[in-house]
Amino acid sequence: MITVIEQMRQFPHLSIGDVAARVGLRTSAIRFYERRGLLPTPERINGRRRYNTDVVGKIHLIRLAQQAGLTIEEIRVLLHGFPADTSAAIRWNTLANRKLDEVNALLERIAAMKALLEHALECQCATLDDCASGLDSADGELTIQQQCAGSRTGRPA
Amino acid sequence: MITVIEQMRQFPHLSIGDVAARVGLRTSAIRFYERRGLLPTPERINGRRRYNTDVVGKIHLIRLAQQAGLTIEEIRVLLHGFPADTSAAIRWNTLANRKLDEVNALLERIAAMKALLEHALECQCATLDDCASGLDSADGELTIQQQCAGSRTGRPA
DNA sequence: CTACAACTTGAAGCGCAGGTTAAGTCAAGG
DNA sequence: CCTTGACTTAACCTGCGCTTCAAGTTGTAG
Repeated sequence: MITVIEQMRQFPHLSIGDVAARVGLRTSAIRFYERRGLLPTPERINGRRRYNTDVVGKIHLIRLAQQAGLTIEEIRVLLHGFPADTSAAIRWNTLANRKLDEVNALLERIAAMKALLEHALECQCATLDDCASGLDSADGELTIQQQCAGSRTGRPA
Repeated sequence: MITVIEQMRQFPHLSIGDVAARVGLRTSAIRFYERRGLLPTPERINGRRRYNTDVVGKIHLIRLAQQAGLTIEEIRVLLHGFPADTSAAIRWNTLANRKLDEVNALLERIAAMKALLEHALECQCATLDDCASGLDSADGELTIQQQCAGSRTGRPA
């Protein structure tokens, strides 16, 4: 029995539909990954792709990388953009460090949005025109001035 | 003199190009805001838009709202989607609370990405296949298992 | 044999947001 | 006269990750 199971594991018996079902993707997505160089072109039988089970792990790895924010192109680099003997550790380090910079920048932007929104909750202006007046200029980057915050309830005059 | 200055402030003497220059946008953006209902259709002289200076504050308000993450449509609601006598405070509260939920969700997603990336930095796998194996299933949401983390340097067999 | 599902290809399309551009016209000012 | 700058509408752009389409081929169950 063990040999049979081993055979199953190695023999490319999975259709693209089978693989899609196992990983919860559409077949079109799998072909797309292949076109973009994320997945190797599998063996074909009568023109049809036949996969062995290890492709399932590969696809899960792709999805994991996606969840980490890597783009398709970045994942391609991760998988095939290094000399073949490059360790996984080095590959991850390279890509993850790059991406962490982006993610941190994103976090800052979102935090800034959040700060603006929380500030907006403090607004006591009677009308939006009150908010708008005094919002002039600010050289490219707009800042919320003291107006709109807390104590004001209308415009001065 | 004072009356003259006041006249200048109220009289619609700014062309769309002037306004664009003052707020640092292209004229197309201003027309676009008008089409989308963010800005009122201004008075026309010889078919041309003439603005008075208060439009500058309005546009800055729009840009501020954008920086806070509101979409054009949401800004339209903020500006004109309430009964006319609704206070600015109430308008902001409504929109900002909605948006804060989204922003917090976004923050969580980004934090999750960051966690994945930081975990990836710990990877000691020799090959990506080592990372991939054992990554199977996980019911829709992929989690990083203990493998890839710290102690492993290759696959068991 | 006959359905019918599943597979093949490349190119094109979608969805979203926020503008921008093209192309043709017109009025004012130097 | 000629250059600016403005006018309009509709179409286009950018980015990313798939999805869909058309038109056929292959495998399989009944």
